[in-house]
Amino acid sequence: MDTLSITLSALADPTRRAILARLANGEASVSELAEPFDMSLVAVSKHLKVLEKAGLISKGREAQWRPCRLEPKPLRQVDDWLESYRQFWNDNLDRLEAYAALLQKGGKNEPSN
Amino acid sequence: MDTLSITLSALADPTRRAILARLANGEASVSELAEPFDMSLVAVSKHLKVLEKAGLISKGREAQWRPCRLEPKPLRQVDDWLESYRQFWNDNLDRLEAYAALLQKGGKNEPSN
DNA sequence: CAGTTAATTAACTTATAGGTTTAATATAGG
DNA sequence: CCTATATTAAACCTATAAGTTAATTAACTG
Repeated sequence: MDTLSITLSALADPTRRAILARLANGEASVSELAEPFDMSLVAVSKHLKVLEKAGLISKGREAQWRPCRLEPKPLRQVDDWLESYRQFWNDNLDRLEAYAALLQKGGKNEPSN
Repeated sequence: MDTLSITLSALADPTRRAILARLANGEASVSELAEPFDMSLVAVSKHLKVLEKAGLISKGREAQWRPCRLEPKPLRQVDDWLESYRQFWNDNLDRLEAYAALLQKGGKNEPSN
């Protein structure tokens, strides 16, 4: 699998995204990260492994703790990928706005819904 | 599943991203979209269904063709989600740049690699 | 050293993703 | 009406994702 696919599939899980959101506020250990979730520590540990393989987090070691921290690179890669579509959706938005403006003006033949 | 998860997992497949890239250049039918891929038409049709369920494409009908077109909304949602992390990775980048600048300056204790 | 805490590994279950082939449906066109 | 074309549906296979519990490893602590 290519790295972008690996990143996106790591991100395609609400638990993992919540973990990343937590880590955006600073480092945290595995059990700290697991605490808010209604699942076993082992399950969270696996989620972390998925994030780690995608390069979205890295783990240090401090005694028996493995402090995790967010890594920016893969997120930036997603952003770069999105870049190609930004033009597209702006165009699309422009069209919608133009249409809305048209309606605002009170043209005669606007649809009723 | 939440919509963002559905979108991201739809995007986490290179075939589906290639389809979206193709559709960024305009509408295309199912068989046109399938043509470049080394898999059955049925498989591509399923990929399209995944994209459609995520709202990333929509299908029209023209005789026996189902022209597909790219829909911007879910991609924008991904972009919005990324927004929260942009600050983070810019900070991170700044730190790296500052460090690089420091090295440039020729400080004494820079690492050799 | 014994016990506790932190985390991972192993073995297992269940559901789903992604592909296949074959069959069905719908439309155009002679 | 018959046939070719476009697409979807159905049934199936296999690999993997996401969770579980139980066992293992590693480090601190009294």
